[in-house]
Amino acid sequence: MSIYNPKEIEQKWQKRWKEDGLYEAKDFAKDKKKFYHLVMFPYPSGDLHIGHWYNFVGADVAARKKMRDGFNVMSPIGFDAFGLPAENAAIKRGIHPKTWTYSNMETMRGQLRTTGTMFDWSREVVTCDPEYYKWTQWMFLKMYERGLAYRKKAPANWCPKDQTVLANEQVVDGKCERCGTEVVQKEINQWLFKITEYADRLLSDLEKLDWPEQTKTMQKNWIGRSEGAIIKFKVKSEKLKVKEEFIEVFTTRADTLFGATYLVLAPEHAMISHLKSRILNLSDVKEYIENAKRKTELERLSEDKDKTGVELKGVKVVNPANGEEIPVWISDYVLGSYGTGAIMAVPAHDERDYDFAKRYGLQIKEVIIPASHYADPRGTETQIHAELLSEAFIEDGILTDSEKFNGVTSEKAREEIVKWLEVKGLAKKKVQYKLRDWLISRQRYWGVPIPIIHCEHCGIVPVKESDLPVELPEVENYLPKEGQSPLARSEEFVNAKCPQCGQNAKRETDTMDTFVCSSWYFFRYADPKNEKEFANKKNLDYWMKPAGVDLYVGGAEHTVLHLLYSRFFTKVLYDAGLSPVDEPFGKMRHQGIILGPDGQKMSKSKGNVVDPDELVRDFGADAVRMYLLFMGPYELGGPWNPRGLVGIRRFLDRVWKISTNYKLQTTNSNLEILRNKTIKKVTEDIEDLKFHTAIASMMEYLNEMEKQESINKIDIETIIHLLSPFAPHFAEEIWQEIWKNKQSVFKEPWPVFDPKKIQEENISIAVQFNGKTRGMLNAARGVSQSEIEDLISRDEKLKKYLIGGPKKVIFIKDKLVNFVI
RNA sequence: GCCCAGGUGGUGAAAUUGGUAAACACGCAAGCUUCAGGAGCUUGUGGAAGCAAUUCCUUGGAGGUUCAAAUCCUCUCCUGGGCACCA
Repeated sequence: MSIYNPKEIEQKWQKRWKEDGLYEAKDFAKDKKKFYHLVMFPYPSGDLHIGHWYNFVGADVAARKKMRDGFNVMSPIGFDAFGLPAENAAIKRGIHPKTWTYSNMETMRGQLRTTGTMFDWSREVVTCDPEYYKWTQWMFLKMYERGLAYRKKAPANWCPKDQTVLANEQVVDGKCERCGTEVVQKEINQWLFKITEYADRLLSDLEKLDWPEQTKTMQKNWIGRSEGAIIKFKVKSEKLKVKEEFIEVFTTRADTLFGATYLVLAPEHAMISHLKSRILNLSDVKEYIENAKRKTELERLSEDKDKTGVELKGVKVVNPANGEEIPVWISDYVLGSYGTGAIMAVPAHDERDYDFAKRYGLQIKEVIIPASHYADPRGTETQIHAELLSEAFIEDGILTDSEKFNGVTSEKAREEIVKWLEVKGLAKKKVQYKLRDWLISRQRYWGVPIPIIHCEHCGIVPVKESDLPVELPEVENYLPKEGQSPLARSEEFVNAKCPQCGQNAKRETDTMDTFVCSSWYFFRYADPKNEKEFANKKNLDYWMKPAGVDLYVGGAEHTVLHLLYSRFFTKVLYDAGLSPVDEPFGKMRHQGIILGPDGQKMSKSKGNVVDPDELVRDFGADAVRMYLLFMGPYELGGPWNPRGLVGIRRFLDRVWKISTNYKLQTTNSNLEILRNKTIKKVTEDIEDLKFHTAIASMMEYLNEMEKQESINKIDIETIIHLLSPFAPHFAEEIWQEIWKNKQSVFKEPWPVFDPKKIQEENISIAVQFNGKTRGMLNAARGVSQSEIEDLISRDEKLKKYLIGGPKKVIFIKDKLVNFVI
């Protein structure tokens, strides 16, 4: 009898699988259906952590099951290799970002092997390889060609001392991470992708996706479609001859227009400098704007209670509904990036406006009454008075104090008021999205250079496709230079010839957001070595049809950005006739987050990081795989409990023991029903990614098996088959080495269950009195109510409850009987 | 402040989706085995009372619907995650 030695057999099988190319997916396999199975490719941060294991191992179980179901499974892997940490390492420790990245990848490749995952390494994709980023640049050119890439001034975090642009991550408490200087917002010229052009489709196509509902909801909220209206407020002018000026606001509550008692502009609103000469308290206003510039957007929004603002004294606007002159304020609770950057404030019917009005003593005028309080059909009498309002009434109701619209419902008034003003040219309907265009410019070194040349004569000129890739130059200093990317330090890189006129010109020095690289990588896996195209159409048709990736598994932290950007890219490529599908990931699931043993997020500084390598050494990769999945629901994650792992190892030891040392029983197994039940349970649970209950049911099966006097071969074989996706090395060793089978267990068909054989003939029925269970009765399946009642009347323990006779009897076949006394 | 998850034994959790609450595992206790063990095996293990049969209580809290609620509804309190005060 041999002893289960995971270290030895795991290394052996990892090597054999690699040599045999067992997991290399074939393009266009004729005898099998394809299954494109994808995990989010990792960032090469240095070490593979337990969270990667959790993600990859869960997904791997599902993939292996598909393989055993006879699919041509492609389960590729690669690295999302551009990004800030490489640059930080370079700056701090003087290592070239490339050296740092490639050495991390090498480490992680080795660690990935030890997970026993069936990744097809022959398709590996690395986003910082010029062979890959050539096509990222090509994607940029496609965007540019289609009018979806454009340049404009956009704010960036700016450290005045270091003269550099900072990522949000590098801003700590509003200060520069490196030098502690207060960070300000600075407008610089940057590149954006027009994702807003796809807002409607990104929203409506969510419907056809098999994704978790919460994720869809989050994307919906992120896109944030709202129907409303643009309303124009005329700026009151002393001088009659001045051309008419208007401030436009966006509102979804045109019904409250008569209650608009002031206007608020975002501090960055263009109108402010335009009105400069008329503002009496200009120095106060300027000071406020300067202060606002110091705050990041997040900070502006996280200040809950103390909304601040300044009135633009000397400026008034006219409420187009009732002709009243109302004041204009600026406040940073209004964002320049949403809508028109200006709002009409209706303090009686909006919480934020209410708070602001209370703070600054502004007029609160109630114009909507709850329908239940509305008494006078003509609305001349207000039932609640604004002064008495203790909070804003934000729901729909009936209009009051709104002249000819009194008595009209909010819903109707929204339409009618806009129509009424539209005739005068003062309003129009508008669909507004929260979604903003995607800012892809980064003033950094370690990213894909944007393939653009700035020519004095021709303007912005794209690099010719035949000149791709524009390779990253060698530089010595990776710090951004005066607001420009470190690429600006390389004369050789910057100076180029204009592709149009051939004269001296300068290259764009910004690099692209790394999300651009990861927005199309799943296409590349279909044809990773193609030098002529990002992927061949035939390959794309084969792997991506009919609904994109068949299963995508990754963290919930990507519910918005990565997933939305990938969907956007796919739609653009689809429109250009370059993708066979307009959605990349037909089915997607998230795994949960593994927390440290203390219930906190794992981090090196907290010292609660779990090292998978150590666990593998002590218990074997198969046990680590199984334990991770046994801990709880896959989508939940949770704190790591270092003690539980021995339970799984014990289980594997026991399976090993009976598999290598069993006495064959020739008669039929007593466990036929349980065997069929277990196959059903494990099969269905893997499909649903409910790994923990699948493992529990295998444990129950083994427990029963061990209670038998002798064990039947079919039961042991079944458990090895069921175990194979979870503990692949273990199952392969028993299947091929111990039992001397000729081919891999992963080429064997998956066990099937007989639906007729999953029902026990004898069942137990719960006997309840007034809903309380007082006992159980054993009976044959399908037993009738009268038979049960008869049994109870003869049962010593139960019959006493029946004294007085039941008023009512509820009988659920094969489950319970409940007597209401 | 808003949005999304989630609260079940000492711990991770399960519950056929409204029908026996606590499967499976960890831990703990006792016993066996071992030179010894942080190894293995057996048994027990939600709480309270009782020698026991048994009884009562129990799914964050308070109400409600129902013959029957961990599951559905209302309110409320915590915990985790996300966020862009979106007009």
